[in-house]
Amino acid sequence: MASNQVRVRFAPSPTGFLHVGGARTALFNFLFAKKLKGTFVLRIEDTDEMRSSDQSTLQIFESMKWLGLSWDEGPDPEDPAKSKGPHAPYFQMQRVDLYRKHAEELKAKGVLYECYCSEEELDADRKHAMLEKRPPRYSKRCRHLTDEQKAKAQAQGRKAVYRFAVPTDQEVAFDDIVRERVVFPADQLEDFIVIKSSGGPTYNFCCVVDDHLMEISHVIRGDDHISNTPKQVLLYKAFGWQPPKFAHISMILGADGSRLSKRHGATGVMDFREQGYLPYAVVNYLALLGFATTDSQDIFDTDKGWDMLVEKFELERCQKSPAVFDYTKLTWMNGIYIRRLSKDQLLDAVRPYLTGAAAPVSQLKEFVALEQEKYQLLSDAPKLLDFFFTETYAYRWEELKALKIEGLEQVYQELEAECAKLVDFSCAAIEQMLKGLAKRLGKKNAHVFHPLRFAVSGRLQGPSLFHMAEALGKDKVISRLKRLALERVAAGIS
RNA sequence: GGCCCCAUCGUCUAGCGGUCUAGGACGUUGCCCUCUCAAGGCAAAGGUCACGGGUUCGAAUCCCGUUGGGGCCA
Repeated sequence: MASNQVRVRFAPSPTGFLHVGGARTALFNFLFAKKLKGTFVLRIEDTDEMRSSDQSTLQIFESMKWLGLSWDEGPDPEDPAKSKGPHAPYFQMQRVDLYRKHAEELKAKGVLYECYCSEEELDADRKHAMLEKRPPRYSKRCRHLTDEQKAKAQAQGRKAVYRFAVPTDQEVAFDDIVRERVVFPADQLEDFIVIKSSGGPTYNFCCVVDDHLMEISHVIRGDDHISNTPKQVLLYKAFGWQPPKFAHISMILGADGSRLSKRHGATGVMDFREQGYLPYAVVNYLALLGFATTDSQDIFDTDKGWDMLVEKFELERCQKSPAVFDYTKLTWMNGIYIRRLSKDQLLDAVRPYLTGAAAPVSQLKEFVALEQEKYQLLSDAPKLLDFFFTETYAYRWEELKALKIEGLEQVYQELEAECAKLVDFSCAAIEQMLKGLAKRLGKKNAHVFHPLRFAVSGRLQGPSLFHMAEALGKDKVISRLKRLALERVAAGIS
């Protein structure tokens, strides 16, 4: 295959739900791949057997699907046991033989050595180092064990870990697309473990083997991995492999400046769906955390799908500093995209939140559309539209009282009579009728409009009155006026 | 504790040595539109570009230090 082919991967651990930080990392990988006509690989890093779960894996699939982040290679979401792509399997637990084989290869090269130190010994070393205010790094005690010493340790029933012998005479450096050159003095790196005493490989090792075998060209990940990178670079060198290009993107913080966590609000991708966000609004917002165009464009329209976002996205323009997640701005953006929906799209989007609403689809569509410019969240629909679906909505009397309209009694009688007379109960005709009535009664339009609005919805804020009345239909408007007349007397308002 | 990274309005950011009396967006406030609430339009407030030194004729922009924040290792 062509070596200049762009191949990126998103490699989550299935130890919990996909959160916004992970989602953004996935998004940036996806955008980069799309832009350069590359391949987006999904790999599941499930080597932490204690904390990994199938449920989390499925959650990750669902979250990515919801956001629209489809992968070209990786597990088959329909049947995770199967994989699509030439580098299967894409679950690390199914690749352990590969890691073992490569570890042996490195050991044969003399880069790895067996370490028999016990937990107690290491703990003691660590405490000692702390007391002397030295960084707690491994002493390299086992670096030059004789066969005899090894045999002795084994006879005591000790299990070896494989450590990487870090060359101390050179610094480790790598070029990062976001951060440019990053340098670590080698003496800062300890002889890290490659194979644990259980025989299991460690994170850094799996990562390097997989990224190489899967021919990953660019590793785009959160900058919490930045200090893993020199270790990985060392491994690439030891294997004689060409390292990929790295891009470490900044983290996402909560409003208080600390790492974003549940106490800051929703953080799981699926939480956003539940709360009434549109997936593309989340995508657009996430893209802007740590990335901006030269003109600070904020809305990347969807006239041609994600094309505009894909075209404008540039890894080189990503921010080095962390970004605070701002729910208010996300919510504003959600409103923008809700307003851009067609009536049909809006109905589909809002429906899951309108579980109790009984109305014919065509009518439902009209009701939902009447408040289109008002939803910030799709989940706002029920409280905005409740009066459409019930004849027993509550009246907010204090709102009506506050208007201090003279002669309400008469206004209501006239309203009922006029509505009953109106043959063509259309928006335009209703408007004409109401304006005529106001004129005839010598009242401000508002003093006729508001009472009707109040009668049909129980409150004074809502959709355009004429449209609302038309959508409700003549019968309901009249019956609601009748109900109001009865209750108004009981409430003592005239 | 060691190392690494970062630092422009409350927040997301533009800026990559002179065009910056620092631009846009969210949020806030006011006005307009208007049957209400929104939406939309317009306008305003909000930044001594973290601080202190340099370099330079000239620095938000380059260098050093300090402070603050974040990350990783344990």
